[in-house]
Amino acid sequence: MDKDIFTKLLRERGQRFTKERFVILQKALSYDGHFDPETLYLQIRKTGSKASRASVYRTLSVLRECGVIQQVAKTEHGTVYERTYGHRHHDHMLCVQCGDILEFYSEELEKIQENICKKQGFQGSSHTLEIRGYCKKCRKKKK
Amino acid sequence: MDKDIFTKLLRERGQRFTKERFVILQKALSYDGHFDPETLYLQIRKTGSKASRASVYRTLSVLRECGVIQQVAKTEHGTVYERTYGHRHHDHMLCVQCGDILEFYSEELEKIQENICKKQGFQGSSHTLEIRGYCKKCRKKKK
DNA sequence: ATAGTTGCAAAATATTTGCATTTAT
DNA sequence: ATAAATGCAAATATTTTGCAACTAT
Repeated sequence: MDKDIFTKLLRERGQRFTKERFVILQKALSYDGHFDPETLYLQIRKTGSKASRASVYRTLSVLRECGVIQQVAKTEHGTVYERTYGHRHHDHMLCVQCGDILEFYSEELEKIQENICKKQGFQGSSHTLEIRGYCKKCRKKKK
Repeated sequence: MDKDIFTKLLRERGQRFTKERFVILQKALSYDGHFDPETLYLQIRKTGSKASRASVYRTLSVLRECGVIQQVAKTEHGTVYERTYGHRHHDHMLCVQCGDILEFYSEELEKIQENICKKQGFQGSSHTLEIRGYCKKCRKKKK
């Protein structure tokens, strides 16, 4: 996302463009999959850019409110976010042991949901499906 | 769940029956819907029974491992659990206008999820599906 | 008798907040 | 000029843990 679009998004909400916010935005969008605040913060430090932990947390909230990212889950290792801006819909499997999150998408699943809604006269606009359990690795460890 | 069944469950795991664990079990099962550790703890105190916060956390872990309850989500207010023992599963439709929640169940949906898990080597133990949108009533009002 | 469990208080972890300083507009 | 954002350190909130005392088996 370029600087101008971001500035506009912020303006609409009476907020200001800052270097820190831009750095955080870019890092957040750079993740193809999932990320958490602490990892993002450490990576920003490593690349020499500057932004405090507090700003990371504050900016991630802003980005969520703008619809640029979304909260996927809270785990023992912190909140997991993912980019929504320019990404297509999918669902999640969450390993309750190691906190790993797998993405999946099923056209069939989507279709059935549409049908269920139709039957009930419900106009669905979005959904969240999270399957919890044990991933392949942790499943083996359990035995 | 009665004392004997619970004792047996614990025995199988080399664990002991205690008054504290029983109080916590009963309270956990008393919730029809969702609950969190802190609420459960405070309600136990209020009713005069005794069990420390530490025991609540420790016992909820045990109950989860026994499959009596399951972790539904982590939120800013703590971990949310729900009873699984003797309950049947369903999903939710949430009307974003009036806040109404409709429950539904689809065998088809369950089957497909099982298949998806199998393909990924994931051992699913539970899931949450929330469809958001407009219920019949609010849909009419919109027009 | 002994191995597991409890309660307490301290520690660990993730996140939020107050405030003085800096910065975008 | 001024209203908003920053960084820091302190505060919060939830959960975990070490340990001495207690208790189920």
